[in-house]
Amino acid sequence: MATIHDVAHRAGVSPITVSRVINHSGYASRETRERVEVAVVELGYVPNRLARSLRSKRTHTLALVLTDITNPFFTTVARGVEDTASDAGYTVIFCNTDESESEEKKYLQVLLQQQVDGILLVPASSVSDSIDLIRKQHTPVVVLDRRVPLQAGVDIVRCDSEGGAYQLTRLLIDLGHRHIAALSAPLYVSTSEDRIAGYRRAMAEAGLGAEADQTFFGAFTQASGYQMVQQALASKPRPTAFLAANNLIAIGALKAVRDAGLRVPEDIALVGFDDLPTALVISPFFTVAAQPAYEMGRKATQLLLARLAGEAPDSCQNIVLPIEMLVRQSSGSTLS
Amino acid sequence: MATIHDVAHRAGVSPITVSRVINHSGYASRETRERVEVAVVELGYVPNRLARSLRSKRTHTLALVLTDITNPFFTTVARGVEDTASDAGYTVIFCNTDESESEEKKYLQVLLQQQVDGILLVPASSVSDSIDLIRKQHTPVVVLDRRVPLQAGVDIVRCDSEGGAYQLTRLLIDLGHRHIAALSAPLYVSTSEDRIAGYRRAMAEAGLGAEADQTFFGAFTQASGYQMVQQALASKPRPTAFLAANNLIAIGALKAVRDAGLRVPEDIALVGFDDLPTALVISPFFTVAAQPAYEMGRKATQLLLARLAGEAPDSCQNIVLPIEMLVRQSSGSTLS
DNA sequence: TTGTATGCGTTATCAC
DNA sequence: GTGATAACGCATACAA
Repeated sequence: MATIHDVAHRAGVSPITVSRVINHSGYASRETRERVEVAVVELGYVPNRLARSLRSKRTHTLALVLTDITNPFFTTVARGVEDTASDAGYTVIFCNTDESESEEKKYLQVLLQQQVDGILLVPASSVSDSIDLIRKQHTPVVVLDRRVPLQAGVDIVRCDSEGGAYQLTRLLIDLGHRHIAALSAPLYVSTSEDRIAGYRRAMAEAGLGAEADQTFFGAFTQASGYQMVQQALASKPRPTAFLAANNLIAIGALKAVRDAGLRVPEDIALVGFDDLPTALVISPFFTVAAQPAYEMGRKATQLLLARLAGEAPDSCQNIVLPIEMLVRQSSGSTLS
Repeated sequence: MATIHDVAHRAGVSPITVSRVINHSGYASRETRERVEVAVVELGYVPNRLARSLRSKRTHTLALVLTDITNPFFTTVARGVEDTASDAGYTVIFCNTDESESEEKKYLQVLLQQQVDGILLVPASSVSDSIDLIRKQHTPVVVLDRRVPLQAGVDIVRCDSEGGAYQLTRLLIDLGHRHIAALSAPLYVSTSEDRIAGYRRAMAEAGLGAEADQTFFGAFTQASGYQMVQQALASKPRPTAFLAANNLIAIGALKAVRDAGLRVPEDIALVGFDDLPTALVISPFFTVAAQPAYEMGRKATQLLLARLAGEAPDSCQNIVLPIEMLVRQSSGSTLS
């Protein structure tokens, strides 16, 4: 555990000279530089970033707070974040909140104490308490995937959930479906809210008003998708199509439909949000509104790094990335 | 950005007293405690862990260095690690090496500088350079998923790859297969080495010697699995069964088989390592030797934390968790 | 080109 | 019970 003093002593120079050589800052004669470098190697000196950070007020650490890294969408986001951060010399701490606001706050408290330089947050709810917590410490935040109130005054990188849901619903309507059920998570998550809004807009436009609205509010999990479909299949009129608010719900929905002895898409059409990574899929089946997960992680991190460097625009950014409609088998063809 | 001094000033006490109140260490009269607590709230004081860590030499941060968080096996491991670490008050930094030793070393250097308390490492190779690097700083390491030489003197948490591969191969042999190809990653990764060893042991036992051995060395990716199967199908004798060394290879293999106009399991049997998370799968199809990914992450982290607490046994642990054989459709039934 | 003094925010040590 | 002092390891400001 050699310190900069030990190196300085061995090289016969002062600590600050060692610091300059190591950080390539300031001047140092070739001879001095070499003596220092030799001493560094001989002692196996590893600079202590803690001490450096305490002085410089920069930890070169970002935090990624999301709901569940196990969801392939977020896994891919995380990879995008880590790649981008790493290229810029930053390390990334990750935290799973499981959609719990209290967990989220606990994590944020610790992260702020750790003096992370910036935070990427997938907020568990649209309430901006957590954001306020972070802003109080003047720590830059970029919100990922979900909206928070504009007055929170924070950068956001997300996709057009409303538009995507609208397109998916339109697709089903155009295929002849009239009884379309939406399988969603609670409305206090903005992606739920927006996707339901898009669904309802498409339904209303098609003259399928409130009486045709069949929305279920569960959670972003396979189990919840399964349950919601069980309920939906028992309701009247029985839906002929499902819109799943995310990938896991879609998988649960497909299972439930099949377990009920029905086929997708022949008996029931099924569309959803978030494509599964191509590396995990043998033959793509789901018709989805695909969000560019990796790109979202990348863009959000780039924005955060720009903020840290003071290179971002003054006004807070609200970046909405395009959704890609991937029409595959699960939506079926025209309803007979 | 109030400091402990500001709080002390406001509460009319000394900084050290504030420290004691905050950390619930040492004595403080109820009255003093209350005055401090009020001041903390009023000033929105957030303790600086950097400074604390500099003194205490504990950062309460672990690092998880793996090859690719995008692989669902590692995603689940990561979740196990984070859950366990978080429960114990630790945060986790994660890094993707993409099987590159040089990336691995770059990361480790940074992590050591950051003074992480411990490291969980899925080593890119069996060479123990990286381990030596870490040990030099007296930072505890637990190696995950893969072996490293025993003389590295390091804790390991992994599964019985050799045994799993043996069982999978035996299964195929018992089903009547004689031409079984193994689809692997390079031998300098211990899981490859072990799985090939298990495959060869089963083959040899069945009197299928070196001449029957068909091993392909690619990478742990879907693309590589696809390519290896393309090659294998062109070789003579054409294999009637494949053993994939991991989940992604298996998926690529299945794709290649189907693209070649063949069916699994009717024309070709296929077995592999690592189950896909149930949340992602609609109807499980692959016969696999399943490793308890979450449990591996959990156990490894527990061991690491025990080391940090000085509660682990002196000798380095070599924990081998059991593999679960999940026989499903892809292995087919007795060869006709 | 190199060195000295000092401070970052906290806590260990020892004193009162 | 509480406080003064120093130290953790490094880098900034200024001086030489």
